[in-house]
Amino acid sequence: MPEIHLTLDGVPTVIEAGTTAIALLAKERTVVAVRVDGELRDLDRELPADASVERVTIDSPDGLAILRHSAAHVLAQAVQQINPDAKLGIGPPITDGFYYDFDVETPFTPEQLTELDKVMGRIIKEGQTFRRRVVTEDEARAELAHEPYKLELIGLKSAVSDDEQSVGEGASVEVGAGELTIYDNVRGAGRETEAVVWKDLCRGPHLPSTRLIGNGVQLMRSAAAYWRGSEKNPQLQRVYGTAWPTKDELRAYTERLAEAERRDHRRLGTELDLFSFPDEIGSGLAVFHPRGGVVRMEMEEYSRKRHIEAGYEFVYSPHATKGKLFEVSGHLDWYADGMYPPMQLDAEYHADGTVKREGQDYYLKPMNCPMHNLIFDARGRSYRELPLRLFEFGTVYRYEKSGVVHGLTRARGFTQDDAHIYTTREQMREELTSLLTFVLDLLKDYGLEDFYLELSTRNPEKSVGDDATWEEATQTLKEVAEASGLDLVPDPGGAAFYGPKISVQAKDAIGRTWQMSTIQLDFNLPERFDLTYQAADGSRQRPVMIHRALFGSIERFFAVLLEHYAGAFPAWLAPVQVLAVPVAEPFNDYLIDVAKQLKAAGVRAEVDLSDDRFNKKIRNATKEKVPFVLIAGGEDAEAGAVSFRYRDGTQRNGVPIAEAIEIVRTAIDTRVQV
RNA sequence: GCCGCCUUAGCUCAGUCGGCAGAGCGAUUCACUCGUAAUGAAUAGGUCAAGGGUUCGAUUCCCUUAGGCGGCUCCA
Repeated sequence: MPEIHLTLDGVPTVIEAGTTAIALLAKERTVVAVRVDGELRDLDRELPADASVERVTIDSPDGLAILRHSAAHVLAQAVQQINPDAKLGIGPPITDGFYYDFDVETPFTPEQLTELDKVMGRIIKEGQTFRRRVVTEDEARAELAHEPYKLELIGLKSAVSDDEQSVGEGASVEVGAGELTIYDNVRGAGRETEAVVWKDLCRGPHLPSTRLIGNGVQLMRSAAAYWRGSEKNPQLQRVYGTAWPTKDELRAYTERLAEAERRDHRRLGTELDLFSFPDEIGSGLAVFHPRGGVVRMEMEEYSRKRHIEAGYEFVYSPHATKGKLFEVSGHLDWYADGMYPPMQLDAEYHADGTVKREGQDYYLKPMNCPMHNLIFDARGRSYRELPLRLFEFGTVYRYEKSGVVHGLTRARGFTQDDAHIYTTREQMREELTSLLTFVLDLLKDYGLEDFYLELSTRNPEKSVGDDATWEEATQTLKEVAEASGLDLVPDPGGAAFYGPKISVQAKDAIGRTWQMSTIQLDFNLPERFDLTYQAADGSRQRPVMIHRALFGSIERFFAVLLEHYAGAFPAWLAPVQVLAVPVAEPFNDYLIDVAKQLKAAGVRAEVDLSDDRFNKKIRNATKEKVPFVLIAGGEDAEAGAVSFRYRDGTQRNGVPIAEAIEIVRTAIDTRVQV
């Protein structure tokens, strides 16, 4: 056998021609695939000469994707074993897991998922081999004649190239670029009894054996999903699963899910008596209770203060308006579906049914910008007034489809901390730069630290304005975003209809990312509203508009902070900042006096005067997640002191009252977590 | 909007194979109360989401509507 040269993870290596990766790396059990000249390949393929070969281990991002995709194949095999009539859709890996779509007569039941888990376990234990086979299009069509969705994918592959967007999300794992391949699942490979028990159209690669999937796999749920992601297509039944290299990692993952559930703002909102969604009001419309009201008020007050310092002026506008305003703005052309239907007012009819007086359509406002434009346009504006920064906590109403309403994060009525900045083109770049800094600084004050940016660009089918204008706006935003030094992720087609946007994405305490602030650059609405200002040379000029919301919506930001802090707000936001707990009833008066002094210092302090026993009071205070529990009994009272108990159970005993007030006051003023 | 599941006391949930319903926590009252996560007892609290149908009888079975949950699609 002739020898060939290649590099293995950069190390020059000589092997016999025809050697497979699995032969070369036989002892390295964690290697599940190789990357050959940048392309992922199965281990059982022969290594070519002069190639650059890299190991792909099961715990690497590529390795995990291969594990999960292989698990999806096992799921599909299990489904067809139980129900041979199930037609296959696609089965890609996703974050933390995988899914597979099936066309079945009846949706999966929880019992069936349990059964599928068992069947998958058997397939995994059998140690079936995934065997790659190159086929021609005609061969594939013949073999998969009974799989209509696979045939459609084959057709798409020949029609278009490897274009993820046109094929549908996830579909590229099935067909992909280059050769068309089918993977056979082989039982007893290499033995006389070997048999192909299942096969699927797939680009691969896969694990060498189902055994490597091990016991870190678990089906999670089933749900409907549109074929190839379009509402116009039939719905398939999707089964979601998760898969990890080890059982311990699976356990850690399910624990992460449980932690997210404990932090769910809808649950904490009820537990901590912060807000609710009364059915009587309607879906997606919240009321804030006194405790939630305190948090919200503090959030707003601090924001207000910072905006005043930054040169914003405060305006107010009504919640409803005549339809004409939204014709001018373009909302009725582009977003009527997202608006509450009109209220028809003032129409009068003659007895014969003919119109005596034309009615008026009034709409709840889905956005504040048209109102602010009217404020700008209320009188002539001079270049000396620009940038003019109009700010409002503006409540808007959007008719979200019933299936998407979700607590405070996706509501039908919510309040934006909305500002519209009118600038000259010359000022625009500098304004955007300082705005981005302002936004990030303020988010940090609320306790979020980890950010990246997203640049949403034009969707040609849903936008107004000409190409050159969009290009200039997009380019400007891009440069400002890049200058911030944060990561910038493209979001093609994600822009609003009037202009491109930068959005600030923030990571919370358990690593989830949330879209927070948006900054949108808009040359179009000033045009539609015919907004002008008088320039230094006496000419009339068109201002540029910057739309920005920092929290996005206050309700949503409230929910994000609630989940970020798991309900344990820093003292400045906490509904109750100090709860005083007497060791026994005789010390009630002593603590009432301490609380009075705290209140005089502007601290939200309460005394637990209930007839619960001491330990029960401690327990209640802990469950309420109060930042400072102040305790006093005989020892403290005699010394004119109090004892601190913090949320983590640590204590600081015998603190003089004046010092205790100082400690609490400082924690509030510096907005630190305690 | 689409698919599936769900809706029983303020909260979390049992239960009724069709015969007018239960627990724990919470609330109220009484007694008890001395150092860091649950003192005890009693009491109140429900048209079993709403409407219609089947039935001698419906909280239970069927239909419709409204809410909720998980996805999909959407998210100005």
